[in-house]
Amino acid sequence: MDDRKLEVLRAIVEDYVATQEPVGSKAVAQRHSLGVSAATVRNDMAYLEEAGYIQQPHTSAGRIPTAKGYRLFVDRLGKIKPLSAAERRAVHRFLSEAIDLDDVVTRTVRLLAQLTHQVAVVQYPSLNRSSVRHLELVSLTPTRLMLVMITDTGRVEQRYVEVPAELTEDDVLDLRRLVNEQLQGKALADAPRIIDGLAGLARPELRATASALARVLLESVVARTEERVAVAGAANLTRNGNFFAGSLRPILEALEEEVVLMQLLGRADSNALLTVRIGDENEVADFREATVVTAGYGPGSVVGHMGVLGPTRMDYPGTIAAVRAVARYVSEILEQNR
Amino acid sequence: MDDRKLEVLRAIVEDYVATQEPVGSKAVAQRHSLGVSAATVRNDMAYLEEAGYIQQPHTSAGRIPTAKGYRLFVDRLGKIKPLSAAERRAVHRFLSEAIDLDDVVTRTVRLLAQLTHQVAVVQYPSLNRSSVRHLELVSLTPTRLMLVMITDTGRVEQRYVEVPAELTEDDVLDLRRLVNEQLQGKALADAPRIIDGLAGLARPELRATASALARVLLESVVARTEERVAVAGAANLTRNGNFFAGSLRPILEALEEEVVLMQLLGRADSNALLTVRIGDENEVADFREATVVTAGYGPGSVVGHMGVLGPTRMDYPGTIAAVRAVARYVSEILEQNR
DNA sequence: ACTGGCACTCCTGGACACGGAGTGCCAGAC
DNA sequence: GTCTGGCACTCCGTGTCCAGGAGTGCCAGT
Repeated sequence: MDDRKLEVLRAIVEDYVATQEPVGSKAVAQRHSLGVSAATVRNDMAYLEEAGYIQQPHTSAGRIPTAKGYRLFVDRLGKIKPLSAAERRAVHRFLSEAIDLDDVVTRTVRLLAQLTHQVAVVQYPSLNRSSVRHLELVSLTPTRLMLVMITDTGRVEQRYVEVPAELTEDDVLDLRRLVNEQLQGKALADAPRIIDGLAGLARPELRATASALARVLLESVVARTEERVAVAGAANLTRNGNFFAGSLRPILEALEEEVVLMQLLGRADSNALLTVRIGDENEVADFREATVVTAGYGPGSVVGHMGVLGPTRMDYPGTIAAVRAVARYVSEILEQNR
Repeated sequence: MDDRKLEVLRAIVEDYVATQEPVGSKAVAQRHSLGVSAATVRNDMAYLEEAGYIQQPHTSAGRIPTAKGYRLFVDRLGKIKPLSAAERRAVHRFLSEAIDLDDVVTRTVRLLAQLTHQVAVVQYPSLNRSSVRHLELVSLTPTRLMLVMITDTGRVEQRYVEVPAELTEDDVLDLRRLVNEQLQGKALADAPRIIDGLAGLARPELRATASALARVLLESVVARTEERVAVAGAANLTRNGNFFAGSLRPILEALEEEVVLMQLLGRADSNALLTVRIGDENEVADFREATVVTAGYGPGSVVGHMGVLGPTRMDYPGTIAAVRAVARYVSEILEQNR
């Protein structure tokens, strides 16, 4: 594959992304100083089409890149454009004003949507990769407790616990001390084992209560596999006629399904720094015509993912740079709050 | 205004809502057994148009209701259709499975969207109409606390507090006792006054710390005017060509603006049980072609609002019934958890 | 006060022609 | 061998025209 052919592909990708219209040989020869005529470009285009990098919507139209073409562009041709200093400062300032984890996530997702002009998705720090910072028991009535769990990422989970016997204030303090002694600092992934033995460690008369508490801890806090996700920028789906091929309907529906969004952000085990899934590289059927750029974030290790969703004809260098930068800043913030 | 004329208006509203096409005199005369001919209906229609209740998209088309027409329909003609027993059971079951307040809100907003096939909006219980159930202090480092506030509606707010001096465990317990003694059960609206005196009540060596704590309480928990809102069912905006007149763009954008959504749900002081704002009765410019049906909810008194947003040509009896029913069930649930 | 009839208006959809943009290919130049 | 200019061809998008259909307003008659 010729160097010039690659240049032609780059030209097609860039122009198509910019204008959103099929680009013809003449335009390529003129706007990008390749030093050859349109006829020569036509020959290269015929080759690129044969090889599957570009395609023609109809016989007498210009060419548009295929998913394979974008893939090549991303892998070998696109140079990531770092954010400007002003943008970086703005990102930093905006995120550091966050008052708690919820706020960090909310601000992040808005920021991503605004920077990339696309739909942004941010996963809350995954519970099963966090560890316990503190457990709190609040007595609401003598037989009703509220259990509050705070993780090292700042996430707060709360549950009600009905207990079988009336508790005194001291009982509550006892239980509180017990669960914190056992679980503080422990990874949630290791917690089930510890929780199993919890009831056995309590004073005999508190056994029944401790086991009710253990059940709630296990069932609804630790074993909870569902993940929370924040979305912003849905309005960007309608940008300059993006009008996502068919209708927006399926996309909008998918964006309200946590399960789908989690798939979108990629199987939880992917630890890659940054992933770009173009068109049908995507597992979710509704997004076969979209590109998803995702990055992991977290203090040290990855505790969640964030990403943006856009048309395959997106500004790859800019989008990739934005996602990467935001993921880094968020990681820094979590690091500081640890 | 004739009785029959009202019947003609009802027929036009019902048929237009069902078919989404202008309805002609012939259709009205046939489908609704009025016992008169099409020509007579035409005369009535001319009157209704003159009076501003209906209008013609173009000369030789059928009629469609105006906002004024819908208003009359809602006020005098529409009989609210209560939900079926099966629907009521489903609503009840789905909502009672909620595990905490966040879950209640999330489930509510989804339920509303699904029942009405429209965009649903639910405000989290407003902080300044709640009261303090419990305040918790967690010591993260000797100079750093986490403050957790739980309200009577189940809402949980958390903030970090940097304190000027190192604290012992006993210090933290002392402070915890102090703030709870002072604030537990108090309405947040009354809290600022109490918080002001807080530092004065602490042991002398804890004064500085207590006043740092008081500052956070006041500034970022109590005085916080921003409200949280949940949205669902945006995909319904694309239902059978709803395609909201112009483009979805402004609507989708508005749905991501908390401020706009709060306006949508109505000025906070409105205590009406159920409100229907049709077309330009709406204050928000982007929603001049929409109808918003809202209801207040809360245990006893109103602590928040919920509602749905749809095209002016919506199924009013069904929508009103759904919003009212869901608001009631949510109120019941909050009541139980109090 | 209601009805049937009639002329009129205006939208909708299909058919058709035409200009423009872009291609593929070929013969010739370097 | 590689590139270039030229030419015929294809196909889309637009505009125009026309016929059909739906619905109205009005009038005279019951």
